[in-house]
Amino acid sequence: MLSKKTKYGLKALIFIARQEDNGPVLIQDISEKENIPKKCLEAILLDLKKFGILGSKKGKGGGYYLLKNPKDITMATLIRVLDGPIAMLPCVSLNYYERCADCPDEHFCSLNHFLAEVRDNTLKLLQERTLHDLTLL
Amino acid sequence: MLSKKTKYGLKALIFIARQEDNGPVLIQDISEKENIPKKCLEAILLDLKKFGILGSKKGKGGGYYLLKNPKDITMATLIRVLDGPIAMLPCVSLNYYERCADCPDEHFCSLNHFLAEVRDNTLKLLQERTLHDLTLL
DNA sequence: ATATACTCTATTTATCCGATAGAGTAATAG
DNA sequence: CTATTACTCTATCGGATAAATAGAGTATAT
Repeated sequence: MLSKKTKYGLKALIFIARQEDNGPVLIQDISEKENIPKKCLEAILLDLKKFGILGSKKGKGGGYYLLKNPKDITMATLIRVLDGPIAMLPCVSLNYYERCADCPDEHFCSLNHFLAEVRDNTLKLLQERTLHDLTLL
Repeated sequence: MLSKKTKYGLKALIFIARQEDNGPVLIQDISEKENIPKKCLEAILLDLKKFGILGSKKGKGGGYYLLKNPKDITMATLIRVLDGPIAMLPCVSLNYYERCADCPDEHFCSLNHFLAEVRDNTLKLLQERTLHDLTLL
């Protein structure tokens, strides 16, 4: 399951993507329209800025805005940044790999093979869909 | 990500399914061969018994055994029993549905629609694969 | 200058996870 | 019938993580 922060983050990004034309978007606005605790949102947007998804402008007329075209931001990227691994176990994660302490050799672990299959299956879909697609749904 | 208990549970089930012919399987055996803390395993197998996946026999010659044919146990069922929802958010879960407090109407939530698509995609694969398939991999 | 709006650190509270302890109960062999 | 084997159950504990909040600080436009 995704954390609430991930959910909030995704909803915020969709909101920002939809407003793009009107310049930077205020935390305040997102918080009110999407019912997300403001302080929580601050932390999330700050993270997204660190990862190069969002930029921000201070002072009057400031706010957050996307650094890339929504069509170039895949859902796989966003979920990884906000939530972490897409794989179901660390031993099948491409970006956050970690071996199992209890497994003598994962090449002979049928669970590992199966979960790698699940990961590929999920990843395929998440890489096809972009933030832009989500603004349309 | 799946919890360790889920991982342990799945490994134990695969182990039991492979031993099926030799009668009930000892907790002790599974614990040693799969490097799973014994006490932890007890709790997990007990859960699996409550959910009707496993049966048990006490005393000498006892142990745990499958109540159904491994070909009739889908991975979707096992992951639900051990780990809970397969969906990425409660508002798109078929078996553990819960609405989002912050969402006025999920019919108009693009995140909801997208995650339902992801769920269907994952579920398709998890329902095709059975415990029997895992014993072969 | 000053109001606006993002930035940062710290803290609180709650919940879950992984593991363990230890006493109890049931079944079988001989 | 009794000793042994093996599952059952309740309770608990430390540690980690999640969610939300507080409050002071800093940069910028006009």
